[in-house]
Amino acid sequence: MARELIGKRLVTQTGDQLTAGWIVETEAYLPVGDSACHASKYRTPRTEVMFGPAGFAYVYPIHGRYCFNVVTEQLGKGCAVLIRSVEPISGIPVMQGRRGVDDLRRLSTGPSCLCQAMKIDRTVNQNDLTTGISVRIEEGLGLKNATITIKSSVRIGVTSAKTRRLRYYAAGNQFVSGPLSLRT
DNA sequence: AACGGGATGGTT
DNA sequence: ACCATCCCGTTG
Repeated sequence: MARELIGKRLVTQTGDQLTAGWIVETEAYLPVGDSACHASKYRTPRTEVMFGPAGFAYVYPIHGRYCFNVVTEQLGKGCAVLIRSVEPISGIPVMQGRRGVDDLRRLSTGPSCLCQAMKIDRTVNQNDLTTGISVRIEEGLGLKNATITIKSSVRIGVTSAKTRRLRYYAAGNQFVSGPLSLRT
């Protein structure tokens, strides 16, 4: 699913402010054999949504910021995909205002930057992303567009299970985070 | 109640 | 390479 989500469109809508972006970078967090996955360690009120049905949002705070995940897999598994970066499509002035920067590359590259740009916070947690109005994921380029080459790497900033190659990205896309070696 | 660590990001 | 910053789960 982390691979499938590349090229899909993430949309948020609050009042008259609409923002959208192509998903270009994701990371998988697996329920079994992955100590970096929150659900592999604990089943607590915070992680409960990860054990619910797929297609719902798991938003959690870290370092005073937010990360946005899509719950995947079967009910009760505890699996999610972190959305790390999107390529801005629309609502760019809104994103620039929220981020306080103009540079497109710094708008929604990195998991917490995209949350700030698209106003994803704790209120988005547990939202249904397949039918949602305020936050939703729509069909996009998908894998039908042959011009997208998806590559994988180890996950960024992860200290446990660090050798697993569970990060996926659209190779060469300028809105992917990390050093050049992890973008090409 | 206190403590420690983390799926960050901006700056040096 | 450094560190501001803050929530959550654990420990006592």
